[in-house]
Amino acid sequence: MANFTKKAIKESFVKLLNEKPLAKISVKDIVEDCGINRNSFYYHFQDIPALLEEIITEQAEELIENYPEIESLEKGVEVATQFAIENKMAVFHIYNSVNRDMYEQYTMRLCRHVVARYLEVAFKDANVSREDSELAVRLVSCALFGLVYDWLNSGMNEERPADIKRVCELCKGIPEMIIERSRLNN
Amino acid sequence: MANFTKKAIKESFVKLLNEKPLAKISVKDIVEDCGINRNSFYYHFQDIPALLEEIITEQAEELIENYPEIESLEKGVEVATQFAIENKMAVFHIYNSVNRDMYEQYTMRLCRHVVARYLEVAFKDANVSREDSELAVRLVSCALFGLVYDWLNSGMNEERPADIKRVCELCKGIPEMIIERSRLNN
DNA sequence: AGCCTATGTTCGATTTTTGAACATAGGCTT
DNA sequence: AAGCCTATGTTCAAAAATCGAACATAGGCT
Repeated sequence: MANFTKKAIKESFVKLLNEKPLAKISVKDIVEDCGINRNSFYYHFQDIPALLEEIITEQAEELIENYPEIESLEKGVEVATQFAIENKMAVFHIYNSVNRDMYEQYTMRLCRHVVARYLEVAFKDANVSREDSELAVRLVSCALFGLVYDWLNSGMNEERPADIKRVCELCKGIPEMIIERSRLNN
Repeated sequence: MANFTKKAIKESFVKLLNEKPLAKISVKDIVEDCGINRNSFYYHFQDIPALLEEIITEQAEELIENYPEIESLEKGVEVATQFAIENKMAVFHIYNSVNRDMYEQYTMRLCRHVVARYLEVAFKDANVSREDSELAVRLVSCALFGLVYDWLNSGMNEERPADIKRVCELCKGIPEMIIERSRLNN
């Protein structure tokens, strides 16, 4: 099944997202933009947040696919910020929309994906528990989230945040810290 | 009904047409390119010629829509040749394909559309019979066809055929000739 | 308070897509 | 020339997707 309708819904949504804030986009807008029945929207997605969620996940996966060489935290940060830059307008509109949670979902989820991919490598031979691994993902993704958040707040003027390097240095220590702590517990 | 599948089939076909000659394009190629079931192709189109036919008609209509000011034969020739230029690769591949009829269909049909549109204006107040009108369409479209044919044979090097003006002059006399002949018969 | 618009849900009818099977035709190989 | 292989075109029924209509609800605006 090719599901061109579902694809068209996503394309219309992203298109509208680059025209106006998320809060101003209605289901009606979307279905009118791609010329389908309103019920066809609800057939594919529960609501707009679900649609957004799927797009985020997809874009993150796609981003990761295009960077199969992610094997360092620096690379992870780079990929995450590059994604934010490329989707500047969409991120910006979501950030400006009424429901701030949306924005957090958007960036956080991306960071989680990228960071998780990195940590797969970092923890490959370390023999760490699932709990410790998840803690590391939370810590690092929160750090990245803070970085992007500040960058957005500063007006996104610089093509790439100047303090990326410093954040990388800080994050780099986290997995090692987790591994060390794990050793002490065993 | 939005019919995204039908649209995707056309897009895949045009895409393939710009990659290889028509004769080398199979239904399998098309359905694989857009990831649908082979039967879905046959649901929308009888076969590849029918698909081609629909695309030709559509593109011609669209072309005419974008030139609502067609009111002279010069304009008609210009539109026809511009279409051929813009679809250079597709026309070229069709022209080179085994079944030469395909090529003729392609260009002729376009010419007929544009010329018919022009003649609507030319014969508006002339009170000519349907037979005479159709004769005029045949004459003028054959002239245009010859022009494009030669242009293709010459290697399509010039951005626009140099002798357009001369062909226009020749064609311009045809409707008047028809009208005059019609007067004599009545 | 009343109006208006968007949401989300239900329903059944209709259209579209799919997979599998089959017969056929043409190209290629040996 | 016979056999193999692939693409064609057709059929059938199951499954999936789309549609239009109706309804109750919630929130914004006057």
